[in-house]
Amino acid sequence: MERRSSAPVTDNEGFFNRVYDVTRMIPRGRITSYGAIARYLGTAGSARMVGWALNSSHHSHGFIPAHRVVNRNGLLTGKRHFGNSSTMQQLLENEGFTVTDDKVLEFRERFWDPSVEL
DNA sequence: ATTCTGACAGCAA
DNA sequence: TTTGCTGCCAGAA
Repeated sequence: MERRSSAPVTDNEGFFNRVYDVTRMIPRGRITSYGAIARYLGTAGSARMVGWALNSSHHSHGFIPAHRVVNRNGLLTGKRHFGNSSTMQQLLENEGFTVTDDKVLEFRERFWDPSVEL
């Protein structure tokens, strides 16, 4: 069942699916962090779970912009989980980001906080 | 049921 | 400032 992108994510579904839902809501050209998603889901401190969930995101159908999720410093900590080591950076650059030394320079300006935007 | 692990975050040195 | 250790919680083995 598809969820409306404008509606907040409920906790009816499993944790992983909630992570996927939020991730799918990240607008193109914006970026967020694992911790921000964790806080929005009400499980602050479980940022590691967000990463774990995204690790299985490839298994999910549909497009999940996991490349728009980086750590709190704007570091591409999950680049290794994209087929090629440069895939994540490529995807971000395609959306207008500047990545230097695995770090997104526009992290602060284009930061998208679900607990604020949603 | 128990133990290990992780695409993090916070804080102490 | 950078480095390292600890807490976190939900899956996987």
